[in-house]
Amino acid sequence: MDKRKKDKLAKKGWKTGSVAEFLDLSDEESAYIEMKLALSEKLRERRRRTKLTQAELAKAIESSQSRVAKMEAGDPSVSIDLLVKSLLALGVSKKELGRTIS
Amino acid sequence: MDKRKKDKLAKKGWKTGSVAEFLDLSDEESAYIEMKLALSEKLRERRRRTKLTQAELAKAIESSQSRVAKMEAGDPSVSIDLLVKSLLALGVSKKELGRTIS
DNA sequence: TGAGTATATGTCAATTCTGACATATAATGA
DNA sequence: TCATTATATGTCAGAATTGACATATACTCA
Repeated sequence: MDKRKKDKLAKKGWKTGSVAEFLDLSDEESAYIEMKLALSEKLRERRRRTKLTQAELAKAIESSQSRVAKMEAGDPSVSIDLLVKSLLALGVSKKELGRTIS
Repeated sequence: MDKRKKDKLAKKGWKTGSVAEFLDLSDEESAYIEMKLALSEKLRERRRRTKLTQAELAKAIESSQSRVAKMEAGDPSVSIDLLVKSLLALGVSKKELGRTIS
């Protein structure tokens, strides 16, 4: 199974635990995906808490609605860098980011 | 940003056109850079603790000695993704990564 | 000192990520 | 229902990151 396919499956609701074995991911790969998913979820939660639409958040961080949607979906094309920058823009602290990925 | 932090960043060679520009870093920008530097330092510490040369680590993570050097130097061309993947490859846990960036 | 080893720096083609756009689908409410 | 608004998905050109290479500089030790 190629990596992109695995990533796509991983985001489709196999949130934790047995994902690694089923998809034949190494510990590092699954840890990396879990971190990205945690940041994705945090982003959605924060955006909603702030009562922003994806389009509004996109404008605030100089991105686009479609990319925000992909960030929140944990799309493989989204980097941790972008997620982190977006969360920082939403006012999330380093400390909270640290807790989020742990 | 306080002076101690500024000096630390300056020492690392983060290039900004001028000191004035440097001083204009927003909270988000400096938080982002601080996170990257924390990961850089963690990488060097871990590699040394494991008694690996940059070249040996590079081989293990399918990268190159020069890129490992840039990672450890906190070079702006290095992404958080690459730092995180490298640290995970060195056996660092999500939990420790969380503590590192906080 | 100087040779051997390790790390740093500069560059670049290939790969990956990004914003933007079009469009599809879902949610909301009158 | 049906219009409006919000979110999701696919695509792609331009931008950013990557491994690799060359080469410079730093460190070790005889």
